[in-house]
Amino acid sequence: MSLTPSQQDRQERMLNVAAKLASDGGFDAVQMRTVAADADVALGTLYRYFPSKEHLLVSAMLRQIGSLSDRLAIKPAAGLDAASRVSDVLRRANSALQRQQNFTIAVVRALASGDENVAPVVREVRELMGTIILDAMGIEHPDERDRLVAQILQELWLSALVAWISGVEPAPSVTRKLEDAANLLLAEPAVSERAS
Amino acid sequence: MSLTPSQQDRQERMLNVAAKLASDGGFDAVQMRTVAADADVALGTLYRYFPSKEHLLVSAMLRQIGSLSDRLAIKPAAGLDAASRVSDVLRRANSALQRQQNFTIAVVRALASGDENVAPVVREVRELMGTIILDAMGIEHPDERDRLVAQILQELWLSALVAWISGVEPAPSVTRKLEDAANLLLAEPAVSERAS
DNA sequence: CGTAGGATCTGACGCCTCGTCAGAAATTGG
DNA sequence: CCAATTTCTGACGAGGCGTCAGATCCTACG
Repeated sequence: MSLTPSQQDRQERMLNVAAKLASDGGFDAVQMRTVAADADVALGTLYRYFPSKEHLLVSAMLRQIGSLSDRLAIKPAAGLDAASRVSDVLRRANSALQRQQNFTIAVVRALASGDENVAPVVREVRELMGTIILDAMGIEHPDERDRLVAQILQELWLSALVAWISGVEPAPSVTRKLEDAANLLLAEPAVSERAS
Repeated sequence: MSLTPSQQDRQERMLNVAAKLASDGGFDAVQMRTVAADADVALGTLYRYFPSKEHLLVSAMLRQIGSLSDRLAIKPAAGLDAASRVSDVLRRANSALQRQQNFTIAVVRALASGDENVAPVVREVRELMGTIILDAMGIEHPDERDRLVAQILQELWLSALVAWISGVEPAPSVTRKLEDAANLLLAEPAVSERAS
């Protein structure tokens, strides 16, 4: 079930091409035939690895987030308190995406496709991002509330992307709003609190 | 620029048919030709009113939220504190949508299409929902923080819909999570607090 | 080293939809 | 009753997804 090196290679190529095409022209520019051709792979092979276009794009997103996660493992988020660390992480996550609006448009469209076959991959994306945020919060033994906050921030992140690519809000505004939310949710309770 | 009665009628018919078709078979079932035919309208007329399929579906959503808003004006959200009132409103908003999963799938797909021409309508949907939530919070003179909280909840609502239709989470789980978020964000500060 | 079984390639097929437009007919309002 | 819109009829243009059969190539294993 594991992939041989040459298969890993193929998969990489397909994902790279998909990302490249998406960056250039968004969802519609990612044509399965073109992906296959540019990745030097037969159309059938492409479909063997990624059963649908949505699947392919969400996988590309997953890889992107995975790479962010890797980079964070090396160089963790900077900041003295949880709020600023989380803001930092979100900023990093978004800056890459904002530089490639078309890629983001394509991916978000795939994420929101509602195709049940992609659900597992979508779930992976969300969980990974949730973990990244939870890590950035820097809590050793997170309780229920901490997990909830991390999830909320992850949801907000996704929703912010949607708002941005919908043209509802410009990128800077989205970034700022995420920071505000992080501050609100992660405000250092002034030493005494949480004693209910 | 305003619509004659017969035009209002047409528009209603088109939106009704679109909603019906979406409820039955989701995004793909809403075929512009079918909508036109079922609404007893020419294809060209449909496009005159709604420049694209996404536009049509988001408009249908806007109408749905509008109707929720109207109902809330008559019978406001019940609950003693802001958190429970907001939970109530969100529950009401979702129960309708959860009864028509396919409709929601179609609409969310349109909301996340990234088509810049629909942006204005998407913005209307978000703003209306934001207002509804802010109203439910029941604050006479909302300050910046209150507005932010309302916006966050609105974002979470949308994101929850996406999570649900993506099959990432089942409906009850989504509802519960929204309640948790509302409680977290609107927790009655135990009389003394907010004195920083 | 030879071979069986799976992976990949070639090339073509089937199927469906969105959005546009010109010209005729009907509606509306003055 | 006429002029200006709106709507209708009917057809056009353009494109893309996903599938499959049969040939070929690799890889792993005996």
